[in-house]
Amino acid sequence: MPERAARRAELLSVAAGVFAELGYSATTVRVIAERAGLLAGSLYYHFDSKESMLEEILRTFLDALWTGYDAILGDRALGPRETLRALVVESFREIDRHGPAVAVFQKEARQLAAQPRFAFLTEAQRDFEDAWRTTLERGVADGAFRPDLDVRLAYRFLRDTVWVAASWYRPGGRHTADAIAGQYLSMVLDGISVRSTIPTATRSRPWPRPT
Amino acid sequence: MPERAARRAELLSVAAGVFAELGYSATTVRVIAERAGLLAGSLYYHFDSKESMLEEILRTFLDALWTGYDAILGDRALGPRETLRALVVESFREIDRHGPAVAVFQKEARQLAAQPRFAFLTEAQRDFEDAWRTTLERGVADGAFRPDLDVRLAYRFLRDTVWVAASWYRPGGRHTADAIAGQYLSMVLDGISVRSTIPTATRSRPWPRPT
DNA sequence: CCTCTTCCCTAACAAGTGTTTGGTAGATTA
DNA sequence: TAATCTACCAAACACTTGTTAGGGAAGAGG
Repeated sequence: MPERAARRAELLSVAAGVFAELGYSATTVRVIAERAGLLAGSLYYHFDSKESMLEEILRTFLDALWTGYDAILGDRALGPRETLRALVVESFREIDRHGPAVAVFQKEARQLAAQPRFAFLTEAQRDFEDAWRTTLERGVADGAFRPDLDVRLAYRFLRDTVWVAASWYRPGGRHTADAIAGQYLSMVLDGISVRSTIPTATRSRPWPRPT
Repeated sequence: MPERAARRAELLSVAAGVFAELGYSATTVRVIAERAGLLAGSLYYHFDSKESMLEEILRTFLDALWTGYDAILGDRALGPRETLRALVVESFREIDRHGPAVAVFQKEARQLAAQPRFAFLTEAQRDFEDAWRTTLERGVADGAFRPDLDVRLAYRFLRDTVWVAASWYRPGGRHTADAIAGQYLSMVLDGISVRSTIPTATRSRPWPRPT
């Protein structure tokens, strides 16, 4: 990575942190600058505007995310249950790597999407919904998921449960991202109730690690 | 309700809507005023500051919420499963009634809590965690919930899944708040997977309606 | 040693922010 | 009718905001 781009990335990382902590609109370029060790005006040597920092943060995150998602969704060998599992795991790994970016995305995406500049967020959310709902519907069709499942609702349920974690998850905590993903999946798939008789294989089999 | 207070409530309702839509800090008093049909300065006849509007909105919501919660938590006749059920239902009803306020709470509470003025948010979240975790622990202890449940994680899971709904739920949609609560409970309690053999009574019995 | 580039600082600007002050039309009360 | 009060408007204030323009220190390359 050229020196130039490395500095950009460093500043974007700081900015993402502040955006996540204070919210985009409450964040001042002077705060970003201070936390990065330079003055407000100097940021404009690297970036066009505060908004363009936000855009680059979100684009970078979505690119990385979809790289992972596409690999999963393109794998025809995976059944709906394994696909869902892999999607959740991948999402938590993304939270682990791009925590602040995910938090910003989760906080601001909805209202930013109205702006033409951030139309790519709308597309992303559409693709998102497609991926999850298709997986859920496949699962209902082939008997992996409950036939009485309200797919629209289940989609929102899954989407929210996964992404909100970005607001409290901190890397280096007592659980790894994969461990949290496992717990989440366990709750989502099998519920928190105690069940009468369920083959253990369906609820606690470790999922395959993507390479 | 005296004329004076009615006008206050009306203005607060408008303000809550804008706060929920644009976020607190991105909201301008001029926008609130315009949407309420008066000029920015006139708001200060009714309120001390923009911040005090926010405070009143959040306090009103939390008061209403805890009125409902206390009734549930004080009911010694309810087992953990029924308590959890009632809490979720009550929460969705609160979303139904105070949608914008809930959305604001969910969006801004975390960073507002740092401010001394909003210390009551920290207390509320503590009481919150107490209520949910106690219920979960009771359930694990008496065998209603899975013994391997990570209560800390399950608490966050429940809290988030319930409140995020405020960001997309709109009253008058295709599902009532109670219906959505039911679906959520079904997913949370029993999961989205098909189960082998489960007595139907444990998963689709209608819950008691609070009077 | 000179020149050029990189990266930052200093200082300022224009627009937008929450808030205050003084006034006023219209209803209410004496 | 005169006095008072209510709920608002008009206009401004002080301050913060994102952003820009010009300059300068430090190093690289010749």
